[in-house]
Amino acid sequence: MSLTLYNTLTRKKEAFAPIDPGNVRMYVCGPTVYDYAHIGNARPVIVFDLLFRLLRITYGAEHVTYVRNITDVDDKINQRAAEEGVSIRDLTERTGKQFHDDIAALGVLAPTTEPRATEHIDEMKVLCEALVEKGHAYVAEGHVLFDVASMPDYGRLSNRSIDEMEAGARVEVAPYKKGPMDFVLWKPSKEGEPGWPSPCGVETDGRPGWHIECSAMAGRHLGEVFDIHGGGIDLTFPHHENEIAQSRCAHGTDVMARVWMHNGFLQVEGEKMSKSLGNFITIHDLLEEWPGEAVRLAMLSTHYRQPFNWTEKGVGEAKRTLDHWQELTKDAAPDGPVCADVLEALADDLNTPKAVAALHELRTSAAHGSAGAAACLRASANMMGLLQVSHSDWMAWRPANLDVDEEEIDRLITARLDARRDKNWAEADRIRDELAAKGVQLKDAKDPETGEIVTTWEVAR
RNA sequence: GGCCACGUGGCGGAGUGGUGACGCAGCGGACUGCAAAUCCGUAUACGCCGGUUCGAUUCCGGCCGUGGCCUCCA
Repeated sequence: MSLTLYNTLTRKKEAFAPIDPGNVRMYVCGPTVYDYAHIGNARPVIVFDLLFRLLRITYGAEHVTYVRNITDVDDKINQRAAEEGVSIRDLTERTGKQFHDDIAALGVLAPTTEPRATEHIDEMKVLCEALVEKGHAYVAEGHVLFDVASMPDYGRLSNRSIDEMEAGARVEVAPYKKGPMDFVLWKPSKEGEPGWPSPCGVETDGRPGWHIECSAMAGRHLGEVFDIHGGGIDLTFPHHENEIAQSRCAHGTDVMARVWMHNGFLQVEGEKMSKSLGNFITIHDLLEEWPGEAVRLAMLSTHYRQPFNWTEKGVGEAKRTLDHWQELTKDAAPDGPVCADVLEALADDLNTPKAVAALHELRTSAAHGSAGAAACLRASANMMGLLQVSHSDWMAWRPANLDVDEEEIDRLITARLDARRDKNWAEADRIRDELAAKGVQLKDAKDPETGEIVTTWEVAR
């Protein structure tokens, strides 16, 4: 199967050919751990998890190395730790664990390696030294700064020239910078901030700039040049541009990663998500209201490069779709084949809406009684990180804030079934209405063997 | 102000130079004591104005609109 991926570097879809098919290497920028991750963070995690899965079945699970870092040294972390009166270590440990719990519920596989920035300070310092030595960086007032003018094709990824960036600059330039676009590789630590002995002859302790972290971790775990680098589109500039500058100039290579992939931005109900608008949604909060797989399917129903509009309606649709697929595949053989149409769609630059459409086709066949289609649906959905929850666990899932007494519901259902047997329709309907008023929707089904009516319920949305 | 992306039916969302995916909602039917669920069937679209073409939703130009980046927000 040939894989096609859109490359931000060339602005085209390209046939993907790994440098070494025996070890396909991908790096994705992970979270800065200072608070619960929000649904905007969830998008790249889900998108690149899907690509990871696709690469694993294309090249073999043992032949793919996926590195997703944890940034655990950052101004926001320092600030939050001070606010809460906890140590930085405690804060990053706690929020890192929260992140893992949240994305596990979204059906995300663990990456091959998950490096932490604070464990790669030495590599960052080595990069700083190399860049100064090669004339791409300089020391000024305790900072190590990258000299953008030393790199002629700086700006290639984000498609902007140094001249126009300088002309459009709206920020006051620090006086010690040689050029306005020069960025920090290493900076002095203030009182109370974490610090390490500095590189490049700087006497005082310091800490790394943001961009150098990813260059160091990618280089350490994937080598000087690797296959795929991913992240959100908003990271294209300056973060990824600066990563490229650091890594290429330090290593003397033409490219850092061959393919650069960026997922589109996320909005909430048509608006930018922000704390000030009051529409800031964390993954943690979402998982109180919806199963993680419903969140995942909702996200995958839009192509990853398109802007994604998060809506309550959308996740509700995804939930009901999965309800249906679960029901149809509950007895499916566990080792079904993955549908060729699904793989073909995903191989075309992760066309998930088309892949999901193929799953719907399988659903129709399965609903007509095809056991093969049901098994194929289950396996294909599994490949995409869906239907991994067992049918019984799926049925047992409840919103965290559910305010109903399940024993009471069961008692009323039994009473209604008795009334039905007596053809007391008025009483049966009264009970049904009573439950509906509480947001409980009943569903009647006939047991195919005994002919008895079996009633189940769900929370109406 | 500079750079970039996008604008498809009631909603979500693929795709294509020429027989209009897919899902939800709607409508009609089956099933049901009546419903719900399920199954069957079904109407509706390609922002505006030009150009290229035998033919454009699909290519080109302009306009309008939305969104993103240009201060370490994915």
